[in-house]
Amino acid sequence: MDNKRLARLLFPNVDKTPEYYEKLYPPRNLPEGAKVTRLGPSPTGFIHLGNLFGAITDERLAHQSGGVFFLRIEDTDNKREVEGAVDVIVDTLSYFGVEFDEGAGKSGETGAYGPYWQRQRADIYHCFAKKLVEDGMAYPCFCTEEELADMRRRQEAEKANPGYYGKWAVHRDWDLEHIEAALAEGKPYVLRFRAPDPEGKYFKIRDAIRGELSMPVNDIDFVLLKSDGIPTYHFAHVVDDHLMRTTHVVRGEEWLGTLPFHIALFAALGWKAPVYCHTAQLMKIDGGIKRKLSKRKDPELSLDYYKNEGYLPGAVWEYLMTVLNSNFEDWRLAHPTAPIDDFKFTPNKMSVSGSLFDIDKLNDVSKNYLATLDSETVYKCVTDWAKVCDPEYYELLTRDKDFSTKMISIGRGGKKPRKDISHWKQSKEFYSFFFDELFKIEDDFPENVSDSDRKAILAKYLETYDQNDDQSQWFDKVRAIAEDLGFAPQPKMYKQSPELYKGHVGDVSAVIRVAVTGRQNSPDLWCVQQVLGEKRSLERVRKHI
RNA sequence: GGCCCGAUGGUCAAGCGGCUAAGACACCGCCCUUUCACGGCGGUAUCACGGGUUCGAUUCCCGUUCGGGUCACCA
Repeated sequence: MDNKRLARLLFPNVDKTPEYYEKLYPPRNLPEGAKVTRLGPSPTGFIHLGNLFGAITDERLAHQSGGVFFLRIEDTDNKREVEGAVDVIVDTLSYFGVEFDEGAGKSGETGAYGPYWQRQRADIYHCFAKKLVEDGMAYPCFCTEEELADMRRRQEAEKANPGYYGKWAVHRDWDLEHIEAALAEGKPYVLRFRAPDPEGKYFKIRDAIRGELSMPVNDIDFVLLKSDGIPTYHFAHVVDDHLMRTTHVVRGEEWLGTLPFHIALFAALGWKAPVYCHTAQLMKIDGGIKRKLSKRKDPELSLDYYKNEGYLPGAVWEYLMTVLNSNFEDWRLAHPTAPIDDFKFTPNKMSVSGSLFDIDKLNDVSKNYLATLDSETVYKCVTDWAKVCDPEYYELLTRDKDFSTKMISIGRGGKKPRKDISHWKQSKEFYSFFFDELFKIEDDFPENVSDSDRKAILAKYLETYDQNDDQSQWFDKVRAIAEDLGFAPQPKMYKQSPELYKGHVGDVSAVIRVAVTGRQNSPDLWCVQQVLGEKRSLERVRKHI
């Protein structure tokens, strides 16, 4: 068979050579060990936690090594495309602190290895497709969808492996006359890879995350170009990542199964394959069953969820790092305030099995993170959030900035900061009692304090209260009330001889606390009342007498 | 069903032939305390199962089971 002639027949418009492109996209001039990574989302307009998970891996690998991280839009499936999707991808990732050095962007693209939209790279793919045909490594296949479906049915009946391979590859050895005739008739066709006869059954490959893998050598004549001339993911991946000089390919483990395709293609084109990093999937427990996070069922998969709930990007990043690199947590413990850039991220510390997404852990990480922020920053962040996500809360917070800042500063700073808040939505619940519009009694008064004692406590409190008391004067009075009414002035005393008392000063404070804040849990009472003001504090107390 | 990957407490996990099997979250208890927190200390709880190999297996090999992924002109 005259492969050269077939190649000319199939690709009459290709006027460039592989050498031309090799020269156009020369190896990158980067320091030794610099990694080049990329994110290749399809423009569906949906970007999720899994994408961010991979993006952070790419970003760390590249930027930690002085390399390049670029964005390539994999728009080879036109059915999936959503308008404005690139903006969403760039904006969302940027919100979470992931920035690209090169590639597709909101206003065009930057970088010397473009175009970065795969649809615009048709000429390039065709050039290499032509080369594969010339080398006898690819051929046109005229099977219709029905024929393929029929083949699948027969394979099923024979219990043969599904796929277009071996004796099932009916167009594999068509001669030129047949092909020319079909072409002349205008029959649509796809270009298939001609899988070489496998020499061994298996090959070994090293994955940066998983170590050595053993895979069956590819024998499938998979599709390179679809009938519209657009490449499949497989072909585009190989051509692009070679020409864009990607050194490390980070992708989900769902690609493991087609890795033999890619390895075979790299070999057929005479190129060196990149280092692969197949990441584990983020899972979720649902009714006792561990499963992949799903777009439809799990709102927490969407990155908008974290934005809307008011999780800080930095906190989400910290959490993801704990899941991503098993030694991150220990490192963080040892370096509580070090910038995250100082942490050495390594693929071999990444988990191989799918981890459950753990919202408790996120909240914990987030609480610690928020506790390190100063009041001004918190005020700015929470109002920024509320402005778009909770206008009512925004109104309340900005009505009196001084008041809000004081409220926020309670228990903040110092050696032992409070850790009450994990995300802004929850901060509204936490701070609600500071605002009369939201204030309500949420917790019961302590049950070991009788109604009459409660009234007595509050009445005495009212009598002796002085807004000008400092914290210790204030508490001495509370203690005096406790003692008067038969409560131990110190918890320790009560513990030593509980039979002597009705309770201890903590119970007395709890009564006041519930009256003033509506809960048994609140920041320091004295501080709260300083912020709230005498009038409002005492009004709340008065209501319960 | 074929193929691939995986399996350590409720969750995330360290571990790479020899330990009373780290640590974190959650949970429980205690301590500290001027209340609420923060913090400190401690506790419950794990090597999926069966065979090998070995003086010795959580660690290596083989099965089983279970979980996940994938088998498109989608990525």
